[in-house]
Amino acid sequence: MTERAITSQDSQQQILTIIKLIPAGRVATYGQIAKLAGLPKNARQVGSILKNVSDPDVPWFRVVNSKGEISERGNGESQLVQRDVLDDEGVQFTRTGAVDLSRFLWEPT
DNA sequence: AAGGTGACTTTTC
DNA sequence: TGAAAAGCCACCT
Repeated sequence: MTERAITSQDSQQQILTIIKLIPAGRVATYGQIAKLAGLPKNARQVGSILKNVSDPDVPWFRVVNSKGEISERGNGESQLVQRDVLDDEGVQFTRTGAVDLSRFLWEPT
């Protein structure tokens, strides 16, 4: 059988696949996803990919930073959407506008 | 090709 | 407890 080098595109695909596994009503952190994808040091890359992604099956709104906050981005519009959708799914926000990770962090099975 | 950037995380103080 | 600095590394110029 033929071998093939692991390309960065594979990694990106891998990351997107992981994100698709996050169940509704739960969130995951960038670092967690990076680790699950086998790229423990690439949390930033996860965000970088989410910035571009076009695939509608990827629930990018279920991804938050290590503090449970919705990460900053130039255009605050999608942040509002993210917060709204998560709220609809039952993910509650604290007074400071963060998700309570001890209750809503996704625990892969 | 080399250096700046960032939807991050962890450590330090 | 919380802000600031350091660490990281694929992408983009």
